[in-house]
Amino acid sequence: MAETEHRPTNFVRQIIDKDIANKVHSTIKTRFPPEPNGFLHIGHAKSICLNFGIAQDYQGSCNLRFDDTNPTKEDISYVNAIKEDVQWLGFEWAGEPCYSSGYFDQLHGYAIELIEKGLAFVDFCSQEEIREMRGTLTQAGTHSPYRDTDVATNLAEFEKMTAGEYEDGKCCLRAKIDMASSFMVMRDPVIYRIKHAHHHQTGDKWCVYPMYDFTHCISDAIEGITHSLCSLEFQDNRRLYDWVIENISIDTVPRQYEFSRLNLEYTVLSKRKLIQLVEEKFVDGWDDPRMPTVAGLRRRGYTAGAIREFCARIGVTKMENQVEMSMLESCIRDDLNENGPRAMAVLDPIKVIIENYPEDQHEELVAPNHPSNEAMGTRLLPFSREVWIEAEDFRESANKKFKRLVLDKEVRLRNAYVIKANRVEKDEDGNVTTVYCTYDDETLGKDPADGRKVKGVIHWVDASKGCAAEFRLYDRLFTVPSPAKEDDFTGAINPDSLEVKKGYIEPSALQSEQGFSAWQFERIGYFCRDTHFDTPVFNRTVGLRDTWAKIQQGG
RNA sequence: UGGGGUAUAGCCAAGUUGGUAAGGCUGCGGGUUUUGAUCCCGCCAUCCGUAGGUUCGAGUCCUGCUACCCCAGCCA
Repeated sequence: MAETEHRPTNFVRQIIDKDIANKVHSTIKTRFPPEPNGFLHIGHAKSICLNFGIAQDYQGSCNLRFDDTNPTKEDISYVNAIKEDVQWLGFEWAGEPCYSSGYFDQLHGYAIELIEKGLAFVDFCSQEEIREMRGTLTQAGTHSPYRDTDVATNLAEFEKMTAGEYEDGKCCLRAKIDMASSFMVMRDPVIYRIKHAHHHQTGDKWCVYPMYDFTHCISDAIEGITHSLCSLEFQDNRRLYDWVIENISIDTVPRQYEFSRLNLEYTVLSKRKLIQLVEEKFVDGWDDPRMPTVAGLRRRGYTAGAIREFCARIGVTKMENQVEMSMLESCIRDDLNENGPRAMAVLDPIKVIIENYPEDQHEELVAPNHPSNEAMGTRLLPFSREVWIEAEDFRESANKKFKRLVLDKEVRLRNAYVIKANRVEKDEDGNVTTVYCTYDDETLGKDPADGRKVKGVIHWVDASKGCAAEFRLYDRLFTVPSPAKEDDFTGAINPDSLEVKKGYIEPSALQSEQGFSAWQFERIGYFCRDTHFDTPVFNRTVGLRDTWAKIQQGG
């Protein structure tokens, strides 16, 4: 893939370069560690491109690891969706997918090791008591009354916890670190809690589950991860990550580095909020084309290459950021402009009747699939006396800025003839329904012989052979650039994010033997077929750049 | 003075032994064009959060200040 050839460097790669130069590591190993509690979104794509991209470029490897330590929030359907999305994005994980839950036995053993070393204790304080004793950001916490329980008792109590003798919340295992630490995460963090819950991987084997901070670093070490990349909010957690690795008997020493997560304008990228959009039916599901999920973008018509390119363009830093939608849109336009065949579709049709074209005549015009790439071949365009054109491409009168069809003026039908509008027919509301025209049969594939200039070109669909189709146009999901900052982000949902159009499309776009799945409908935008429907439904991925719209707004 | 982080154009982002501000997106001009698309050409930071200091020379070093983000889940 061309877009992967010039990956920009970033601070993580520079760290790796140094580690290699200093012979700290000979091979690089990364991991992408989602919790299977929702679908992947474009922010995950950034992490995926970073982790798998590094593995590729350094001839290392990258694991896919499900960080599944909280069975009550997770589901097997999410692990399947995540696998599919990672593969679709074009990446291959090393070996079989890994699961944190696959290390539960070892994790349990390391917990016992900490207890034996006097570095962990079973705490019977309630959750509220623990919270109160944790102190505040400016005040040290206080010791739990169970902090000095002897090792043998702790061992026995942890065993009872594990055996299911206590109900949820009755007690927990805590690391014994420093209740006065300026890092809140170091104030005797809970590392095991009781959850009598069924786990999608381990079934009912366990009723105690390790916490993230205890699990992640050990999982990294077990897998031999050299560089464990996560987002900025885990910077404080790194102290606990290192503490655990230092205090258990394990040889490998993975290092954690943090980068800033992606924020995208006019959408939300937090699983909690995305789950809410799905569950409260603000959208059609995880793969709603308006969703910033990988599945949603895919259904919208975004290609994996375009998403990878986007991730390459935005870079990886530690700066808080909010990327403009135009950055994403530019990536998919670049891809589809180059790779998408052209076709014609009329979304808001009015009829053109070519009065001097024989009623029983039908032609098959040949049109290139791409204006500059002949290798993409040609397709046949049916043409006859009646065609559909876009309502906004006709005006009874207009100044010369309007380069489309105007009464008594000429315009070219794209890939076909020059026509001239003679008169119109309107409905009871005064809307033009039909434009009666004449055509110049000398203008197929060439300019008028007498040298007269025809400035405009409009698209069309043959009325007799064109196919009825539905077109779905999407707008941003939210009305404000930072919906996550609203008190209630659902209040900022754009009520007009979906516009459905019923129109017509040239037959070639419905012929599966053409082998295309995404097109540029000329002058309208890039579209893909929505395979959720048997009838022809096309999603507009993104519109074309529209300077005409800007001219109109400005004037 | 709780601690951890970050500050380079509207947005993203290079800049790493101090040597005189890459690139992309957006925007704005102009050219080509049977897509008001694409493509092509040109323009867009005397200045790097701010105030000082060191230096022949600082975005890069030092000091003070300011702004913003993260941390008080038995979530990840």
